[in-house]
Parts: sequence; structure tokens; C-alpha cells
Amino acid sequence: MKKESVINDNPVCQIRMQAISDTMSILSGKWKFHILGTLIEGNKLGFMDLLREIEGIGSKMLSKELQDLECNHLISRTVKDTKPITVKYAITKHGATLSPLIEELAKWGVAYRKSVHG
Amino acid sequence: MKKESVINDNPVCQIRMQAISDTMSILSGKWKFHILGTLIEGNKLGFMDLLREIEGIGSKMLSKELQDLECNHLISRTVKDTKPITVKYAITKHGATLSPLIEELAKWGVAYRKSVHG
DNA sequence: GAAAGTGGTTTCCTCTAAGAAACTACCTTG
DNA sequence: CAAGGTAGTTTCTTAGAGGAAACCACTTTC
Repeated sequence: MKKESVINDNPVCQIRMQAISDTMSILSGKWKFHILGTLIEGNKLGFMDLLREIEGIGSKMLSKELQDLECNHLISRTVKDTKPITVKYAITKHGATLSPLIEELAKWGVAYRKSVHG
Repeated sequence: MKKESVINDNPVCQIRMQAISDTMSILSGKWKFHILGTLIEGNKLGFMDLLREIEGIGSKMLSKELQDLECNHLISRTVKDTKPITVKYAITKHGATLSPLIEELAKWGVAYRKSVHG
């Protein structure tokens, strides 16, 4: 008798796993949380603002990550017709729903650090 | 006057960001959540069990990810002196503290799917 | 003694994430 | 007209993540 999957071979688990994969794929990469976190704190920021706020990121990565986040409707990009034109990035209502998740991530990270050193 | 970071240039944000980076680094990779999720459901599983449960993973990746998780004390590995020897992987108390986080990830993923299709 | 199960390691390969640096284009201020 | 600000794009390169397949050692069952 060949053994087969028993735990993960049920619809509830499958949907759960899929949901987790979805979330992680949307938030993948080194910078997504940094960008989202910064936009949640300081609402409406320009490209150069973000470049300054997020230490270490380069313009290429920032540009790409912003596009990803915009595609997934987590942030908005609005071009103001000023001179010179300026662009403002902001978190969307949808993006704001990530707050509890980001909160959990931060909380766990802090607790982990304490448990290792403390 | 040169502009500088204002939002992220304060200790609270720095610690937050660091904590998030820590968490993400510990849980990085394609399989960590799948492994943890599976071990939370079915407590105490062998290597081959996990290989069967986690669809798509190969033995090399499983081996590596299990080592990572064990190093970070999120799972335990105990060798039973049976014949043939068997190895049991289980979630630790520490690893179990990830449950709320995993819960949030799944919740958000499900909600996201609904908001896109619904 | 061959097949199948235990728990992995090793080798080789590919693809992508990420970063550095240069460049575009347009505008304003000194 | 040079310097510096706006918002990015392009090119080149490298490190690492991930996967397929073969292999090892040991044991039990058919």
C-alpha cells in the first residue's frame, strides 16, 4: 500500500496554502514592506522622497517595486501637473488592510529578538 | 539645503523595520510556511511524510529548509532509535508563536482573492 | 536476492532577484 | 550656462534560490 498525503490533501488546507502563497508572492522581494511601511507612516510621498527614506534602495528597484505594488492596487500613483511635474505615491484603502499583517510581522520580530538575546 | 530622510529617521521606525526584516529573513524562501503549516496541523512527521505532504518540494530543498528552521528553533528534529531509524520533526513552542502571523497571512490572502474576483 | 522503505547528500544546471552606474529629459535657481 | 532638482530607464553583472536526477547506507518484506 503506497502512502499518500493525508494532512494537506483536503480543500481547507489547500485553500489556506494557496492564500499564503498569494500573499507572499504579492509581498515578495526585499523592499515591499519597507515601501508600504513608509507610505503608511508618511502619506503621499514623491519618488525622491521614497529614495531618501528607504535606506539602501536604488532607483531601479524602487521603480520596479512601486509598479508591482500599483499593479496590485496596494498603492496609488498620481501625477500632479506642476512645473516640474511631481508624482505622489500613497497607500490605497486596500493597501491599508495590510496594517494588521505588518503589525504581526513587527511584533513577532521584536519578540524573536528578545527571546534570542534576553 | 539638502533634503534628508524624515519619516524613517527615528529609532521607533528603525526598530520596526529591522524587526520586519528579521522575520522575513527567517521565513524566507518558497517553502518555510508550507513546512510550518504542515507541522502545525499534523504534529510529529517524518522526512518522507513531509516530502509527501508538501506537493512539489524536492528532498534537497526540504532538507535545507528543515535545517534552517531547526537552527532558528522553530522546529525540532529527534532521531528515534528504531529499526530502521526514524526521524520525527515537530513544531516547537517557539515555532507555535508563528500561528497568529500565519493566520493573518492566510486571512489576507483569502480576502485579497475575494476582492479581486468578487 | 530484488524491491521498496527509511533519511538524507551531491552534482549539475537554470533562472531570477538585486545592485551599481550611467543615462534621459525636462525645469529652476544662481 | 552650470548645478541641482524632478522622475525615472537602460545596461551590465553577480550571487543565490531553486529544481532534477543520481547516489549512499541501512533494513525489512516479498
